[in-house]
Amino acid sequence: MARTRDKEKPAQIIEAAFAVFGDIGYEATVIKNIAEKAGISSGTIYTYFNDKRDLFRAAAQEGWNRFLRQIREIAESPEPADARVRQVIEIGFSNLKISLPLLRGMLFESTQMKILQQSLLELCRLLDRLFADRPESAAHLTTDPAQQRFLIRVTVIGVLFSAALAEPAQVDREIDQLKETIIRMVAEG
Amino acid sequence: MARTRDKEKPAQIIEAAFAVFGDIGYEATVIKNIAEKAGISSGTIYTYFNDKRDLFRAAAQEGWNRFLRQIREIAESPEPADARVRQVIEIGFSNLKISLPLLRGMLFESTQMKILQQSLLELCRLLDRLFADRPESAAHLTTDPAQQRFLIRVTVIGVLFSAALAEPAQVDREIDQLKETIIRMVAEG
Amino acid sequence: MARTRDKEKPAQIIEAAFAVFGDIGYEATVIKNIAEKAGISSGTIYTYFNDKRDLFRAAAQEGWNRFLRQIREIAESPEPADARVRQVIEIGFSNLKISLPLLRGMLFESTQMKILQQSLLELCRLLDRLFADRPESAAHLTTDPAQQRFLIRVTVIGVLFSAALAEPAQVDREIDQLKETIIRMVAEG
Amino acid sequence: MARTRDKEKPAQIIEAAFAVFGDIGYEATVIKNIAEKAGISSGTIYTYFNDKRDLFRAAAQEGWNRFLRQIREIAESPEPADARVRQVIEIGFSNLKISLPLLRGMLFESTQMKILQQSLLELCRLLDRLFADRPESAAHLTTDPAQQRFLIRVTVIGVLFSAALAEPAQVDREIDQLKETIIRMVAEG
DNA sequence: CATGAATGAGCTTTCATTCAT
DNA sequence: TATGAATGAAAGCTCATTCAT
Repeated sequence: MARTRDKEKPAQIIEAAFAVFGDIGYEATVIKNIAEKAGISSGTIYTYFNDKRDLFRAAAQEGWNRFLRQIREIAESPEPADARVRQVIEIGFSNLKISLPLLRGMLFESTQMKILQQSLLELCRLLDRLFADRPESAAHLTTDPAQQRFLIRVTVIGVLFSAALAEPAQVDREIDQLKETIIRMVAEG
Repeated sequence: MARTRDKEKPAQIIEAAFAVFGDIGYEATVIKNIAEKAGISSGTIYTYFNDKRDLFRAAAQEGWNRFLRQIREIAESPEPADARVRQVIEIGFSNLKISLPLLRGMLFESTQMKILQQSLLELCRLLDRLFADRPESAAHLTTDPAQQRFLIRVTVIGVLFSAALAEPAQVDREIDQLKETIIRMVAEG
Repeated sequence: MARTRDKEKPAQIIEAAFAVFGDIGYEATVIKNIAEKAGISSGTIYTYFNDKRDLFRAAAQEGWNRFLRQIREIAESPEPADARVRQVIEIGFSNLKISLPLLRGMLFESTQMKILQQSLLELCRLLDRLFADRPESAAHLTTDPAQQRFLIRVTVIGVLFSAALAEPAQVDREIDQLKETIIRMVAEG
Repeated sequence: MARTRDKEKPAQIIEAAFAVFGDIGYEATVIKNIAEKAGISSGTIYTYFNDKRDLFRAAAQEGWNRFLRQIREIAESPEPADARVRQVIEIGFSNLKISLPLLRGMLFESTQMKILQQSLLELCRLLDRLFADRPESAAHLTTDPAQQRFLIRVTVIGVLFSAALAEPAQVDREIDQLKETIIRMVAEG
């Protein structure tokens, strides 16, 4: 018998890949980095994965699957809806901490994140001030200014990235819908 | 047409860079592409910018600045807050269409976007069903199911990317705040 | 079928090697291909052969030996020379069909064969026309123009490859001899 | 102006490529070898050629073209056929010395040449002896035994490589024709 | 002995950057 | 200053070979 094919080796590699891709992003990641992190030689990676992209896909898939599996379990449990919602939120957020690298380095050009962070910061500040000026009537979702700032931030980011993620062909429609939704939200507070 | 003045060359380059980076992303962009688009030779770029990253920074900055300048103008105008909010939304979204490449190709590893889109789609579907189960009491922000789906999507994306963009040192606090905010939102509908 | 005895394993491997090297050439052949064709694992090949080149040598040797053994048997039989010549031709050509891969994939960079074929074709066409112009006196080895073209082709190829195969140190002498021979042949028809 | 694009650089590279490919064969040749031989960096090669194969093609083409151009000039000159034949032989062989690398390393797996040489040597020796046995009647093309050996060698090589170079689909027909031709040659002396 | 997973040197090719013109 | 040819480091991937099982 040859060195037995280790059932855990792919998982080992995916784990290393997850970490490295997460740290520095897809393009900046060098296969050798992953191999070193996994404690193997770079050639071995190609025993289990076809190429760099395949490995990335596997790592990303794995991360999401872990995340979604848990959500799905709860979402489909027989408990009352409200309880399920609470639990999904609970589980979702605690998993988010684990799965975050998935979004961090994996999807951004890590190099560029700083620029984005600062620009968003400035946009949010502008909007914060704008909404702070509004009379009491509006934005009664919350009266805590910190909470309000937070809401603004999540909404801004949600809108921008929803648009960015839209299919090119449907960007315009997506943006129009986003706008409509925001207008309604603002109108209703 | 007269040849544009030398003074305008950096702007010319930034414009080309903005377009190309936006189309195909940072890593996939080749300096020569930008030079060609700008109608100059690639060497010339290095007269005005230190390196590729510097050029990217300049292009991204320029895009955001254009965007923010407009928002700021309105936000700081002497009109009543409500009117300013309306105008900011109006201007913001119409500018978004122009500035979108900024987020699209510039910040994503475009290769990986498909994976993200599908994973988000599945997560949103799970949540849609979950909230659809909830009794009438809740989610009264909207009664239109399409609108609700949209709200869920924007919120999910907002939460995930807010977390992803947080400073590593503050990720945990950020996530906790996000969770709290979401719990409150859900509780209040 | 019973598993072939271990004693036959080298032969088994050589047979597979002969086929694969013959099909796709030395460089393009991957040890694993041969192992698969032989129904063994690639590691096993190294039990019987030192390395890829050694295996190639063995396979080529084997092919030639088969070929030469037959020729030798006849050549050294006690029959009259003319009969032996006839038989050698007979056997030689029928074996050629079997042993051809030896020359085909084994010795050419298969990639490049097309270039050689076309170049030879053009050279032969030039010579065909040239000799077709010659008065009746010459080339009386044959009067059939197809035959003549054939002769030219074999001679051209024979000359070129004889030169190509000569020891570097003796290339010049070889070429001079070839030239002399050809001149005599042409002169005598 | 930039470093001007040197008109002779492609020729320089081709020359180096011709030599290196010729020495050690296509697969064994490493781009860096060629670059070093040409006194440039390996990247520069890709300014003038698309890839390794393209460079090879260019080098082979160039060699043959030089060769064929000269042959063609003479073959198509208005002189009497006999004179043209003489000149073609003259020119052809003297060019052969220059163009030989074309066939040497370019078309053989240089590694394997030794094996072929020795095998051919043995085959020819067998045939030499066989024909030496023949009564006076035959082989009157020449009475010089050295000449005869030479003729045998050229013919053997011509036959083998003609077969090896035949299109796979027509190998059998080719071999049959070769056999027929040889039989006739031997019969007629 | 056989196995085939593991190794890692080595290859082609790309492209940011430099610098002779 | 502008040019673009030249550079050469660096990366993904292959595969002959080794060696733990």
